[in-house]
Amino acid sequence: MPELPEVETTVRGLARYLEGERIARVAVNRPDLRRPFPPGLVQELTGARVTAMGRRAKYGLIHTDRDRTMVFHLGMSGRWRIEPERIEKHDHLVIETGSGHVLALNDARRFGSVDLVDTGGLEQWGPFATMGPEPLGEALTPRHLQRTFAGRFAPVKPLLLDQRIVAGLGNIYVCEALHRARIRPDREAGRIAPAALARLVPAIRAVLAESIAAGGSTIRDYAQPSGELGYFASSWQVYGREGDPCACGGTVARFAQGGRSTFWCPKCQK
DNA sequence: CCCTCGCCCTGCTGGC
DNA sequence: TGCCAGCAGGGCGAGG
Repeated sequence: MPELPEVETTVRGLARYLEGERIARVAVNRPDLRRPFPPGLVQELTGARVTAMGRRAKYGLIHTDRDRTMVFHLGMSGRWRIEPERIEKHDHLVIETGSGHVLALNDARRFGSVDLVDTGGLEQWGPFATMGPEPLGEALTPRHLQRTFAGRFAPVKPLLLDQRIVAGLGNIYVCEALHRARIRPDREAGRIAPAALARLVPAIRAVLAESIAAGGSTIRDYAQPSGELGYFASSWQVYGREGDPCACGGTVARFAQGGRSTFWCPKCQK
């Protein structure tokens, strides 16, 4: 499922087809994902030129020369299809560029979203207004985690999924980062030692950066006619590996936290 | 404010 | 082979 590295990889891949390009045509096949598409989406995008691409947390940003930014979220099953051979069932939005490239936003489970936001007011836009620091940015420090975790009794894992604390972490990479930092996912956040938080920040950065690097190589394979953008295989240490051996000699376990699966190793995560 | 829980959606998997 | 329950989960709102 698309998490931050997949969104980053998708944005970089799309940039090659969109940056500097005029949007010649926009087709909407089904006008709602999680929410209805914004009114006037087709009209506002058609004829606009893409000035730059970006990402905030798990949202992709397509900036245009009309001071409007198309903001997309891939939800659980969203992906951009590059030069699809034919339009398929879940290709909800299709963009054709001035030089004839076709890009289709496909989302079977429709947990994704598409919005149009004034570029100047992006940081104040609803979902962005209360977001915490980017996990790959300089604002995410052990000190930031120490301050936001102070006095909190909730387990650390669901807190790391809270976008107000760190923006862009999902279930997979939280499991992986906690494993790498050797922290129990059910540890009370306010009681984690500073030394462990000092391990957690670089662990978060490393799992994300490694996945982006892996996706970067996959994109070259995918960015071909009928190719797909947004997924790549990763070698996770704990996620989806219940019962598998951990490198420490333990066995990967699984339990539910806040209604979703947490994978971890009881032997090396303390 | 803090924390937990349930809902949204649909394709896929596993059990019978 | 066919059917169906269960699972995946980010974001958001409700409720304690």
